[in-house]
Amino acid sequence: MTQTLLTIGKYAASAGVSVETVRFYQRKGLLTIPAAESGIRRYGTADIRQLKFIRKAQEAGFTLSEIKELIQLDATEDHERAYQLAMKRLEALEQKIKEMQQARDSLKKLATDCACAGKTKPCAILAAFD
Amino acid sequence: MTQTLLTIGKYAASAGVSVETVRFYQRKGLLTIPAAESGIRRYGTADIRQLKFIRKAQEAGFTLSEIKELIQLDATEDHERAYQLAMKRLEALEQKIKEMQQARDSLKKLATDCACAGKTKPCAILAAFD
DNA sequence: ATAAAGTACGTACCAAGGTACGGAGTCAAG
DNA sequence: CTTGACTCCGTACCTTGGTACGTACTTTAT
Repeated sequence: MTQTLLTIGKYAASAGVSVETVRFYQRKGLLTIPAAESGIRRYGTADIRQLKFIRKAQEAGFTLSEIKELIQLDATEDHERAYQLAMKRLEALEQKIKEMQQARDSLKKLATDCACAGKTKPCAILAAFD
Repeated sequence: MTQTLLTIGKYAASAGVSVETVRFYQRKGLLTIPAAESGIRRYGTADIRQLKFIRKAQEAGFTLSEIKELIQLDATEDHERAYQLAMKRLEALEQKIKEMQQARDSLKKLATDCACAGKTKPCAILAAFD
């Protein structure tokens, strides 16, 4: 069982984040800090898995504090709560998507209304907000 | 020409923002600061129009710094640039919407995969990120 | 005329998710 | 055995869009 033992630089690189980001996650309690032998910490497969978990959960739209909770649930195996969190995040995502679609539609309408050939005096884009 | 001359409180309320927000916009250069007579500033129809412009542009997804630029364009009547800004914002919106839809879909899949009755040992939501 | 309400201004603080910096220690290569 | 690259740690700073607070002044209502 020869573990992959990386220094923080390689470790961060393995997940495509910066060293500072790793340290930030550690401070936030999202990553456990391995014990150091003579001052330099080494990171193994479990650490890599955990860091990748964070990144993937982030891609799925979870905030860092939600991810922190998910990690804790992972330990206690509280499925119910994990499901709740996922649903809550899902709703928030749906809501945000709707808002952005509205913003997009109103902007699109403006752009076509304008048909800004540069001729007409009052620009629709600018005028539309008046 | 009896102008509507509001104090900052009524002015802010007329656009549904707080006094602090008005002052924040002033500091950011998004709102011009009217001259004060004996220490108290008064806000007229032009100011109201400008504040409402900001809010509407914000709803359309523009950032405050983009709005600042739009306001300046409003003065110079640079249609071209306004159109560019609108298009740039539109693209950014489309992009963001796509990302969020992906996040939503992957999360949705997780939630159904899980069907978390609390029975199966490894919770799909938690496992999926591993 | 005096108290309450509102205003002006500067400054500090908030969430989120990091980024940057400086000093001290450590490790590997030449 | 020294130089350079890397690490550890704390702290400060960044962006975006505001919010909150304290002090001094003015205006309004009673």
